[in-house]
Amino acid sequence: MNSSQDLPWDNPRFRNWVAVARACHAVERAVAVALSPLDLKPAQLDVLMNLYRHPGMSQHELARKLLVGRSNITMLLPQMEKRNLLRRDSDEKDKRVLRLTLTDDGVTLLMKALKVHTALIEKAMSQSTPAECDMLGDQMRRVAEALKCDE
Amino acid sequence: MNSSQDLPWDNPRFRNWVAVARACHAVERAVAVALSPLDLKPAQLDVLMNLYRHPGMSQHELARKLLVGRSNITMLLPQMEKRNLLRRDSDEKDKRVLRLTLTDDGVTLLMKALKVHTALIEKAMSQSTPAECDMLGDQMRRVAEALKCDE
DNA sequence: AAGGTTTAGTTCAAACATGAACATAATAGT
DNA sequence: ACTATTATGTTCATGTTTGAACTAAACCTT
Repeated sequence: MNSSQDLPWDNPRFRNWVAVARACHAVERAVAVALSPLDLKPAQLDVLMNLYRHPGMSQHELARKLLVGRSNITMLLPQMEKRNLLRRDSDEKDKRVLRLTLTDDGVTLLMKALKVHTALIEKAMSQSTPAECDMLGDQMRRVAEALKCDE
Repeated sequence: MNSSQDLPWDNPRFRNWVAVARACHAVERAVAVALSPLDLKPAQLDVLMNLYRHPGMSQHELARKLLVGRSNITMLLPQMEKRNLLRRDSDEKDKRVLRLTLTDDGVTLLMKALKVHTALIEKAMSQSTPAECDMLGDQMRRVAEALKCDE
């Protein structure tokens, strides 16, 4: 029943998902551009945001939060540590883990970056009413859930 | 008026956009996994899809459609040409441009890949009613539009 | 307590995307 | 016709992300 007739472009679900992917891409690009004056990459902003909310995280926990590999974190953090944005302190009880905390410089930069980032998201999402916006969020959370851990 | 109180996580628009980004990421990962048995990367599927719909495209046109740099296309196509998925024919009238067309093998692989890809999108989007799905698409098209070309 | 197993973090090579510099072909201006 | 400009595609150096192999620390298990 899946003949060559029902190609994806005729499928409403497919077409609408393409719109989601495009919008996502557009926002990511815009964020990268908006952040570049601060000499900050989107991935680095994600690190700052997560450490602000969860001080004392380990690198492994951070990697899982950001959905990236552990080695990615290893490559990312030393630059940020050299810029004095965060500290990596060895845990006393478990000498394998490094506890991560933002420095004051890190918090300051985060706040600047958040202003820029939030302004962009506001611009993007102000295209929808608050109710639409909430529905959107609910739908997307269902999507992520549907794809989470099932084969 | 933008004190340190109104942090993004308390902002509904921000929180809902995060859900969009997460869902997008989850789908991209799932697509990559689902495509790997066909030895096809998502970027390569995008190429096949675009060439199927627009045979005879130039590399430059393709790059613009895919929102990537021209050099990216240059690196991508030779492998696919060697796999006999597409042909690059020099344009008679303008010897600079290469006209791209899918081979039969390319179309065959595309159809297989589309089945897999579409099934995934169906699974993701079946979380919403058709009406919700259309609203979602409309919202996202507005977002992309809002970020398109304004400073 | 000695062995194997799991976990945290690092290192390294490979894949990939990007942008600048380049070569060649087409076009416009005069 | 001749030069300057623009456009297409390639090359190359750079930065990013990834996964596999590795080290060291902690945890079982008997």
